[in-house]
Amino acid sequence: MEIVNRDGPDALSMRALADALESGTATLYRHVSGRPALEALLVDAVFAQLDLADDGDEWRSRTAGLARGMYEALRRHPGVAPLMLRSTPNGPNAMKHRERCIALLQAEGFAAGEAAVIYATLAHYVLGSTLQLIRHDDRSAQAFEAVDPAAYPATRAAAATGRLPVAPEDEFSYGLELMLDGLEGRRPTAPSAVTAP
Amino acid sequence: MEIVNRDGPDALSMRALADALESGTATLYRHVSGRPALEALLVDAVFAQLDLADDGDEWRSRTAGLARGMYEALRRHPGVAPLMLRSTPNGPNAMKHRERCIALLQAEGFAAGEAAVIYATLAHYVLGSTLQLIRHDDRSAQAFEAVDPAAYPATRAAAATGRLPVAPEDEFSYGLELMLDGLEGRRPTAPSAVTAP
DNA sequence: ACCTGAACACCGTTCAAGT
DNA sequence: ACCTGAACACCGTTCAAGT
Repeated sequence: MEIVNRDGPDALSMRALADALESGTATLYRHVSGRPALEALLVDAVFAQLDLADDGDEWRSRTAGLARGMYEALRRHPGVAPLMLRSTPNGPNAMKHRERCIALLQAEGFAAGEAAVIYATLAHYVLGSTLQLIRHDDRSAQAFEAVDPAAYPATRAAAATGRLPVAPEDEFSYGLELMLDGLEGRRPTAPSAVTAP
Repeated sequence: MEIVNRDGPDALSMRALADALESGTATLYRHVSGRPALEALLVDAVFAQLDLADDGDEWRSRTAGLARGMYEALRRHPGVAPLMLRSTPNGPNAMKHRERCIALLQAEGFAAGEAAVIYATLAHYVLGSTLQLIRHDDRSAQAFEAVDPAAYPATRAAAATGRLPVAPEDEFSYGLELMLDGLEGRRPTAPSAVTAP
């Protein structure tokens, strides 16, 4: 994880890891079956950092909090985000996170299947948002300022407001609010278990 | 592009391309500055396939159409999606697509800066949705069926509906509708240029 | 029984040597 | 002037040989 955080996901090689551990590459294969298994361990280590506590707020801030929590965790380890693309995360911590989120949505009154779709949608949205945090060569700010106003008037107008390229956090928050607005309209009325005294 | 579509993005190596062209790797460097430039060409080739025609419908179906068009294009070339992560697409066709979309949103009454944020949000959502189309090892269907019902009741209930793992198209459509619902509430009233006779 | 140097088959990129 | 074989410094993975 230190290597990925410091030098990015491409810098994580079996050789680099072996060197950091003052060992040889062959020795690593005694502890992990190969690079894919190593990457899965890193992914699940990020899920382990997520706070699954129920803040007891109303559903919207709770749902937003879970999505934001995942976003912040991946923001602290941006090099891990690309590793989440290789396979569906299925480590113990990822399983717990999914279970927690789907259970909350079901308790909110969403049908089991729809809860799964909502979780997948939000999780993939968070992932998509964090993936852009490690763009290899972002010189795009200058590129947008230098754009030809005649050929690209709308692009230029947006760049002139200083909002293009779009700041990652702004975009994430904006899209999350859009989705929560959309969910608001789909939310079943008055669900959940009764907490009686 | 044939190599990427047939064998996936990892199969695209300078050697594989040189072989397919019955040439040598060194010769490729006379036509392209390196692998990153080659990847950028593939990305822009996908943007070139997008239909920018104005269907003249109302804003919601037009916006949905543009997003769906990008989704379908990437679905036809799923191996290209991961290549869009390396850098902000800035080829001529990507520039035209962004200009078109931002202009439509501005014509709809959104401020220049907000239009850019909306475009970035939708574009990244589309990308995030297409990225999962080439998961290396999707055995997750069986994995979800075999999940322990005691430990993961909500996950199990969702899997039992046959909706987990979530079908990519279902998830894309669901999230897109959520975002369009959200945009509906933020849309400025009565904008656009006048088309007088 | 546990560990590992050295090899194998790859990769992107470069450059001296060919035509 | 244009092309390219062969090399360089990497990579993930394996296995015979060491202790």
